[in-house]
Amino acid sequence: MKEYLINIFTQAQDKLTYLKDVDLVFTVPAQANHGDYATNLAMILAKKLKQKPLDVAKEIIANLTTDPKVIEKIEIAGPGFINFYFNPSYNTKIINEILQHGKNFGRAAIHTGKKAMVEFVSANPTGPLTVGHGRNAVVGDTVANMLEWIGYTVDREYYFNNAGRQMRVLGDSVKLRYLELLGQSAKGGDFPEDYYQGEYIKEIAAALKKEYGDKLVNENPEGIFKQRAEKEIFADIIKTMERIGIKMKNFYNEHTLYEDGKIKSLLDEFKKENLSYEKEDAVWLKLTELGNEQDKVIVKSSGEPTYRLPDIAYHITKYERGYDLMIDLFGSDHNATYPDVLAGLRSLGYDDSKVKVLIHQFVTIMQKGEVVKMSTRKANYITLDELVDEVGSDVVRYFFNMRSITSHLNFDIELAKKQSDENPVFYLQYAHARISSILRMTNDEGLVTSAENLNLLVAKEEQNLLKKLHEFPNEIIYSAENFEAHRITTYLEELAALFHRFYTECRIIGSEKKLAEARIALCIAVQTVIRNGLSILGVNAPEKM
RNA sequence: GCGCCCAUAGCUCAAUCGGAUAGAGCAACAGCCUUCUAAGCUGUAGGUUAGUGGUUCGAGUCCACUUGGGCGUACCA
Repeated sequence: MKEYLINIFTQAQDKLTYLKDVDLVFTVPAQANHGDYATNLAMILAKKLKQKPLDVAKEIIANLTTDPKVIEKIEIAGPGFINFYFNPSYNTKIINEILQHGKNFGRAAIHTGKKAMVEFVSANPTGPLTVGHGRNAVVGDTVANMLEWIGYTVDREYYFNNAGRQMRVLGDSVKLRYLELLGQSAKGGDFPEDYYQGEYIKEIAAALKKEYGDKLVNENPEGIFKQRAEKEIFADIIKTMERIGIKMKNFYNEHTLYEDGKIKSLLDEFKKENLSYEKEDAVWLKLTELGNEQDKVIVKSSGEPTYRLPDIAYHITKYERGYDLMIDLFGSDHNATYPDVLAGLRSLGYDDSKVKVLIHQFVTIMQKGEVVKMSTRKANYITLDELVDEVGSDVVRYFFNMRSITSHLNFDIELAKKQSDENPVFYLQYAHARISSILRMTNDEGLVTSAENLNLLVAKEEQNLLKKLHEFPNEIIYSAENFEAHRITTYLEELAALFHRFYTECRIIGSEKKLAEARIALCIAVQTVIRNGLSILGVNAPEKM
């Protein structure tokens, strides 16, 4: 429908050249009596042309060539909106299209041939993934799915650092627990407050004791203790991600940037290009010259680089690996770090518009009416695993996808458990399962699907469904280009609501055969779109509930 | 102090480059199952879009200020 409008307006550009100066935007009006699609072009152009909106609208309409089999009526309304009413039988053509493309209906080839990388989760292996990481994980994976749907070849990557201070403390923590188990707890006896407090540390220590007895008492904490902890924790993280359907293409260890000399050569390049200088034994990057607020240290006086240097080096590898689009997904606690990295890249001539940084707001966990401050080190957290145990993968994925990433979201654990039956995801899944059930029943009745008499679908409930189905491909493109998965959940909820209304009003079994078979085709089309939409979100579409 | 994000119905959230009467779900109230799944449908109620001012044909959306919250503001990541 939208394509048709864009088409006729593009044709009209030959006669009305001013139509070339504006974006051809058509929207679905909130009010049904404002037509199927509307545009405010006349009002936008009125200002530029210094004419009355109504006159501009009249002139536009006079120059449009429309097929009455497609568009029934065009009206000017309100202050200058142009409203389009489509022919009901034209609306049914979407069914043929959906049946033809099936599970690929809604895919767009607009970025075919381009490579994208989505870097997400990227939590250092110091403990299990928490509910907070869950938002990042789900959003990142869904963004990757959406990009695939508009043609990108997408790699999912997890960037981590197993060499920093956090990891040293991790090794220390495991060793101390190990010594405790052997009755050799450190002087004073208390487990230090700034060590990792979680139970998983004890479990790793216990496994080491079982395997090696007391042979490790003189081992360096950074040796087997740290290594074993990293291995176990990573295995755990991977398992958790698998439970919600996430599979990384690659895990990129920051350390490899040191091993293959990328850090050093980057440092040399900054120096050679006169982009860095030394002050107080540290190396500083001239960020003020690049338009940022202040210069920042890239190598500490201890000789150790800050995170900025490896981060820039890491992004350079992304360019070297040929990505056309690089998504970085961070929590809002990182909102101060990425401008430095982007500026660094820009200074070396990399096109930083290829890097898209998405910042999501934090998840506030409410438990028993109180805000829980999450901290991996203090072991004050609810793990993503626990959440999946409680409500299941579908609810978790849907919940994190249904909100705009800019919103701070409150997650009330008790409420989530209690209301899991009322979660909108079940509303969608129910619509899907209901259609499966209809198809089983109608099959038993000897009814088959038929796209031959679709023009019988003239009931209000049927037409509303058809118009909604038309919107799906555009919704996917819009959601993907703007990285907004919540648009898809909103769309699917509206589609499911229209289906449930159709179900209540329009019977299949018992209707005249031609009509019944056309309705079956409509059901299959709706089911296909729900299934495709849910698959982008990573949510299952059950046959039965 | 400064920077980024945010404030919409009792609760959780939508609202397509600024568009027509601000919408859903949950919670509340009143109805609908001898017929394809009632995890559903229909209806009622619920709003000064935090506040004040501005920009214009038109503002939840843009600008300024105020109030309240989140996250930053490291030679941590």
